[in-house]
Amino acid sequence: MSPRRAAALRDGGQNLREHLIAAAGRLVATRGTAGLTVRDIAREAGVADGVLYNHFADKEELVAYALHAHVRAVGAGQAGEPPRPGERTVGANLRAYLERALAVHAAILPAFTGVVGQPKVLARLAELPNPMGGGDGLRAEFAGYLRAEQRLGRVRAQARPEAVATLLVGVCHDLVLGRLLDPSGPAVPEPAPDLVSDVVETLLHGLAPPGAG
Amino acid sequence: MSPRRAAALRDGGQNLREHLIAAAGRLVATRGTAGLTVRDIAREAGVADGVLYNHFADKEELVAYALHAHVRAVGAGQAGEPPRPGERTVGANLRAYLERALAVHAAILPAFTGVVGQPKVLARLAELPNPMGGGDGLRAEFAGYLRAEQRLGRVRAQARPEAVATLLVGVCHDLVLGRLLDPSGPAVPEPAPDLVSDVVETLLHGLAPPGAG
Amino acid sequence: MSPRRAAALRDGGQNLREHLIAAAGRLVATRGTAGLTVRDIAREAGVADGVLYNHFADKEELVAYALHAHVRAVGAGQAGEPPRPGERTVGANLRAYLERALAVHAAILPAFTGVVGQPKVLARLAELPNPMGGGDGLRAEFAGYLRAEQRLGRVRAQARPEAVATLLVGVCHDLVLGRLLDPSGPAVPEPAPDLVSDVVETLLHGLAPPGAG
Amino acid sequence: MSPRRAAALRDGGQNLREHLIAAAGRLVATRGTAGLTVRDIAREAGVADGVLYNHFADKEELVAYALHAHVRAVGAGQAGEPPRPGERTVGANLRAYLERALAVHAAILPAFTGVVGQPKVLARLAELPNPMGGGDGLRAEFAGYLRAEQRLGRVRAQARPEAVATLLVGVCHDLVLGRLLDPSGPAVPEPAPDLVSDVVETLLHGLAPPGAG
DNA sequence: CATGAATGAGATTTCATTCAT
DNA sequence: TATGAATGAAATCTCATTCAT
Repeated sequence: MSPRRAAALRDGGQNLREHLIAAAGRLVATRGTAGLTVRDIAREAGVADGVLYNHFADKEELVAYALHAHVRAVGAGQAGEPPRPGERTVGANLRAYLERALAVHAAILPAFTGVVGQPKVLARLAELPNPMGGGDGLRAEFAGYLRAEQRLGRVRAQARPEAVATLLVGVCHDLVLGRLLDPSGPAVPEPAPDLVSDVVETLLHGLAPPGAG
Repeated sequence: MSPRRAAALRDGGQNLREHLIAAAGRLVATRGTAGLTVRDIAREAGVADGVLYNHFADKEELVAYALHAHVRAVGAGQAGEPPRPGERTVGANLRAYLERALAVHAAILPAFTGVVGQPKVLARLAELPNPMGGGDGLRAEFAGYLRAEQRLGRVRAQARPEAVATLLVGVCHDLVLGRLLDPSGPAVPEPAPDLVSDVVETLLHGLAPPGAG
Repeated sequence: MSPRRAAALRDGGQNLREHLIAAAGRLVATRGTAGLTVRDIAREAGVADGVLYNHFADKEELVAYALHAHVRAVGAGQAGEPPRPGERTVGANLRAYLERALAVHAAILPAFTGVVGQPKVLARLAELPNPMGGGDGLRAEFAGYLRAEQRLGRVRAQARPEAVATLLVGVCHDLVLGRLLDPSGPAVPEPAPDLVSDVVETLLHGLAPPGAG
Repeated sequence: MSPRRAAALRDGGQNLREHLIAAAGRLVATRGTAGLTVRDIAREAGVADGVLYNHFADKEELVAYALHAHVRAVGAGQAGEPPRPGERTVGANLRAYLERALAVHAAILPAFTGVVGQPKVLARLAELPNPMGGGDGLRAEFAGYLRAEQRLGRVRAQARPEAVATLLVGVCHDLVLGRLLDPSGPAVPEPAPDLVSDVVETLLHGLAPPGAG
């Protein structure tokens, strides 16, 4: 009655479309999208070369879905709750946000950098609902947290939440890009031991000496 | 009886090796390395398809040199002197550094993002002396500036120059990556109007309210 | 317990084999056999992709049957009776035959031209009883008519019915082929306005001037 | 100085572009264009798979040139002069024209039938100067001959040269198409022994008995 | 027997690299 | 040493055919 199942799915229960997205996602997560071939994906999925065209219009569509799923998976994999305004100290919360952001970016950015210069993938991505906004979710969430702390008086009224959020996300991009461009380094970027502490300290107290205008 | 000169060099005096690097650099600067073919490079250089193999082991070596040269060229093209410790105000100098860093990154990053996932190019790049280290030169320069200001007492002694440098470079990466992944936006990223001011303000005075520990 | 019926046959009573031949025939009639896929046929028939292999050895066999059916259908669709020997004038009858032959060929030839170079289809076709013989039925019928008119004395005894039949069929082939090879022209070939009259005139009276040997 | 020559040309003196056209032409002449692959052509030419893209935009362009060259070659290969008006007898001249036309069509038509349904080839062909007009050259030449004979009084004034030309070309199309659709027959169509004589007789004297109106 | 997804060979086309000249 | 055509491996995508359900 039903048609035949793919050899790769004999055991498990999923359907092949999701299986392909997952396989492509695995490759994309580690290698990025540059130089990724349909054969690579088929091998990774353990299926025949041509299958993907039974489920997607072309390679780019599959890659876009794979990126999308990858981002969702990373987002879903985030353990714990985000810090709540007013609880603990602002410094501890900053550290928590920064560590979470670093983890998310370490997981996401590698997959995305290769997409630059692949207009077809970008176009497909634009058609998909934005799962995390390429970091915008995090950025907005963090800026919201800061605004709440400002209302509580635990953050200076003159501070600019958006600018601080950019600084936070920027540290992440910096770290991940640095590792990506250094093939000799570890796959999973590890920040310098004191970086988080030092950044938090700087963000909290700034550069200006106490008496300065 | 002397060896034949390439058609493109009939007039000038350089050697073909540098000519090829320059041509590839021009392409890399505008299009990045993704989808760049040896024929593209040969056309741009005005020489025959095969010449590059008389001067480089393979395409990747040439591309690595082109990236290298591109970074150097961008660095050399920076107008003006970097701010000097003790002169003007720290805030003005921070702003100058940030604006310079943004300009440099806007010029450099597009060329680099495609390199992720091209291990052969990355390997070749690793063999070359690091011209700016993807920001490391800037980072070190800025950290040095901050240390000097610390010695002059214009920056808090507890501040961590390396962390601040990472924040500065991170803002640049954030801005450029964001634009690169948004094909609808302008080719040359332009920061939000108040971003630079807001970042400088935050870096100077921090988040903590005056009385906070 | 009875075997499952194809979705497309739930209503009617035919069997699937004929249904497939009819569907393929419809496609062949309009597009020819070039670029025709089994999926096209299955879609047209409203059945699953694989069914045809339960009824035919391969695609070529089905296409051969479809061509065969198409020719029969065109022949059956011919309105009216063929002219009868001794009735009206020979000229009027010639004109009627020619017009009928043109109509038949306009309907048949497009389906056939692509078959050249598809040896498997040709081989299958050769195994089938010849429905009109690519014009042979018409040719024989017309030659028979001419022989009858010869016996009635309305056609010269020296005339060769087979040769005249070839001339008649040839005009058709000429017209249809010409249109097929000219993609700018109309899909349905229309003979030049006076062609039929002129051909009939020539066939009737020949080229030789009255007195010539 | 000059680049390397193709292995297949080591001996002879042509260039590869012409060599490819010739090779494709050979295949096209025998098999037609249906089912012709670029690999077939490369094999026939004895060169690498990708060469044709150094000389032609795509397969269709090469096939169009091959068809073109094939037609020209056939035209050039025609031995002897066409009959001249007023010389010999009209019957002998008709026979000569018919035999020449049959030979030309036997050589040309097989190559062309498959082109139907290959719009890209047809479009390319339309851009090329028409070498024989798919028979139009012959048709016009023969019609011109007949008009000349009419002026000389050796052909009836009422006869229609264009219609007669269509009959002549039609016989050719008939013969060749018949053979093409019959894979069991000889590759080179041979008309029935008396066909030419019978057609000439019919064309000369027509069907109408002497006394008929 | 029908289903229709999976299969995998093969088609077109690109492009890094070689090499006779 | 430059030339640039030739080479051929590989990439994307199509499609006839199979087969578990």
